[in-house]
Amino acid sequence: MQYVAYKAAPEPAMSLKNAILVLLEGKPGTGYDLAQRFRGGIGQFWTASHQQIYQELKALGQDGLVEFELQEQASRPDRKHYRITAPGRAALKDWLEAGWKPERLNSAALVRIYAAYLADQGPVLAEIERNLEENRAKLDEYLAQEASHLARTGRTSRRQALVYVSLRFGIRHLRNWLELLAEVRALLTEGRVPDRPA
Amino acid sequence: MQYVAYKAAPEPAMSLKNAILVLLEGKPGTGYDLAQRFRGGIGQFWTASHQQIYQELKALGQDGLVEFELQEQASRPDRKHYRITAPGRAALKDWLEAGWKPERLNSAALVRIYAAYLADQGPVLAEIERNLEENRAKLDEYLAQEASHLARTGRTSRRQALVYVSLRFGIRHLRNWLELLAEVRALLTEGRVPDRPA
DNA sequence: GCCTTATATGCAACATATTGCATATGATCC
DNA sequence: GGATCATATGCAATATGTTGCATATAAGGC
Repeated sequence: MQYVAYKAAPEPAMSLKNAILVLLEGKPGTGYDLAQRFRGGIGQFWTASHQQIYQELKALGQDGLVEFELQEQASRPDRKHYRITAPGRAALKDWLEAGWKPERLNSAALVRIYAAYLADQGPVLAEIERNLEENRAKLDEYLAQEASHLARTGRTSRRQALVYVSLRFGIRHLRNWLELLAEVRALLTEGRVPDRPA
Repeated sequence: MQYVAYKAAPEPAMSLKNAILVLLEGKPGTGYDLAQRFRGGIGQFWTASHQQIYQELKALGQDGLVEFELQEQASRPDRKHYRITAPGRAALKDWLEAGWKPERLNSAALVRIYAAYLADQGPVLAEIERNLEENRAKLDEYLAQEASHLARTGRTSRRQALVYVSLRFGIRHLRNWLELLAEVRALLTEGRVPDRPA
């Protein structure tokens, strides 16, 4: 007789399913609504196309973690108004308390930068400029959100505090990208290499 | 008759295929070798299991972008020694010069933190501690690499410079994580919320 | 009038990633 | 003596994500 060591339940990641549960926990809504909401807030950390959202809502429904009410509309398509169920809340809580798997950064842009010495500078520099612009614009948005948080008076709920701390991560993340892009640009155009530790 | 606007070639991302080409461009090797190399350097930005690497090598071979030489070994399994081909280099160059698609951060850990107000603190704090440890250790590694880069004398090649600038990004990225984790811990244990901009 | 955007949901094909399993030998750990 | 690790490659099933397309109405821009 052999004793086999305990093997942690493998369980798939299910991040999108649970990100959806988080959103529905905050406020019920349609798949369409969720797609919108995935552009701000939690969308910093997880995004999804509407196609994927509809699929996952269907799967979540089959598992009884969400339920919907069909709302017929005259001059617009009918809507399915979803809300989280009690088992849904329990499943979400379990997922939130589960162990974190190692994360992968997986950025194609970083691979391209890392190997830029194998490419012509022109197109690479063009992408760098474009991304500098984009990231600067996004940073401004985040900074405005931060300002409006800091301007708020009165007690901050745990939820608000976590949202704010996450926002700070996003702000620093964008700044990190901007710094990288500036350094790569300086390197490609002027051959300048940073000589002091990051 | 209708004229349809030019539609950019959709082309799938193919990041792993091209990350493999980058590695083979640097030095030929077996799938096993590549799996090892994906742990340092470019592995910061793209990782893959050995199963996936073998699959992609097969696909790359069918497209003629890599080729291999079978090396029979007596007391070890036979090896396929891969190298990049001329068409492979051309394809890699094209990919490196192509436009960057918008990137998704997609971090399950960040989703969990964002929604931590719905969970018991215990397990979340345990994961935070574990990750603080892990990230601190990884940061030390990266800092050692940086030190050895800065200690180097003589001219720095473009390639070395890009690797270094990428490393700097990785260092700042880890510091950003450490700061987030510290802030979340302070929030959950002491209710402390940062009161100054990030 | 035509094109685009917003509202609202969804199928199908394909691409990519994860998990479990299979095979085979030699070395090292306990 | 058995377990684990390193070497070396791979199949199969499942999970997740992307891309293209389909449908239907109303509002607004040119």
